[in-house]
Amino acid sequence: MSPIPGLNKQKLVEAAIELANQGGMEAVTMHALAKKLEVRPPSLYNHIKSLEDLRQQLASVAIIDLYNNMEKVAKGKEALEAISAISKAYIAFAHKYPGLYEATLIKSDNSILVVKETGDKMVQLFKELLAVYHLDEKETIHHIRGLRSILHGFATLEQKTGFGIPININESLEYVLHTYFNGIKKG
Amino acid sequence: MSPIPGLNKQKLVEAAIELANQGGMEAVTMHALAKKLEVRPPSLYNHIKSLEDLRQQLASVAIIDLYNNMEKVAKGKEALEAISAISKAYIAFAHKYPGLYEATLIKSDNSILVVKETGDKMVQLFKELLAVYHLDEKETIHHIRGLRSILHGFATLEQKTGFGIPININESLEYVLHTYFNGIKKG
DNA sequence: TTATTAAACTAATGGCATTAGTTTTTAGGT
DNA sequence: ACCTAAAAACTAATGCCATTAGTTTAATAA
Repeated sequence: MSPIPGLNKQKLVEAAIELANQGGMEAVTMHALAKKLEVRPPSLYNHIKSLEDLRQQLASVAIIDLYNNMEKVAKGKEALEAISAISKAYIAFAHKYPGLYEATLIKSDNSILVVKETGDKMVQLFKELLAVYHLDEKETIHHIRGLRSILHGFATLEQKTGFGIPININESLEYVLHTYFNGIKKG
Repeated sequence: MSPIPGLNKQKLVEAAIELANQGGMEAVTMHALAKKLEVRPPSLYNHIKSLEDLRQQLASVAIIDLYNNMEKVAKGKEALEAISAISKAYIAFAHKYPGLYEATLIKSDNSILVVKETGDKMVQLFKELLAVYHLDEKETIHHIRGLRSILHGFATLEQKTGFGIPININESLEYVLHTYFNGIKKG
């Protein structure tokens, strides 16, 4: 009835984030989103190109958000402590915002500029923190891959299976990171 | 035209695996599968309950397949060597059969008995290999979580981003595992 | 030879994304 | 105050997909 501008891209993305966190990315449909925003599905197209476009927006918001959390908790801390804090923040993010975390895993990954750039910034953040170990470039890359794998692995396996065993996940993460850095030091 | 029994569940699953490995799980649709098998979509329902049912079949086949690979390459090897072999097999599987690997990540995970059981067997396999370190139960669980996370993380991040950096992934995996076990030994 | 049944089929339904074309309101210029 | 243009909502329609209902056909077993 009313073409009064009530929506905008931001409101849309915010509503989509709620849907994602509640029901996973598969719950993010044009129909569900329209219902939540009390408009008809075609109205959404005044603000986004397509569902795929929306997913890319979500991915961008999500990865930037995640990166900002990581950077924030790392600030001012010494390397090992910073990486520990980053790791906890990473897992906490995936736990608190499962839909957003899922959004970061979008398939058309490195074709989305912001996603790629933010991924690079994550690598850079780790690189700076690992600098205290005076490793050569190649070794540093290996370790960054290792750390990112541990974080993503923990985040995924927690969401999927809860690891099936009732032992606190942060305790495991702490232990695993301790083990890993012990391995670096005594390389 | 012909109600001659031409299909069965196995043929269906095999065709679905091909679709998945070629175009990802999103390419596994009833229509695409019917086309590949040269039947009409409703005919498929004589062999599977639904698309969700098919996805669960794929997940089961995939995780069993993956586990069998892991067990096979571990057989007869000493612990560290076995875990190295398992890791390579894991990454190779995810690389060679990306659709199958994606299938293992099904959401209704621990509600599918076979998937849960096979997951438990993986844990058990690692447990036996880690026995040589004489760790207590809790520590062992931590390390198993760590190793699984590394493997899943490597598999995922390779598929998604290729890590963005042109350094051989198996070399990184080898290095990361070496670092991790170095950390265990000198715990 | 006939009856049963498995497994194919056609036809139809309903959900979803998307497009085309229409209407309504707001905002800015006269 | 009025008119025009554009933004943003709407309705209607299309096409794809999963799924169900009901029908047909051919192989098997009595």
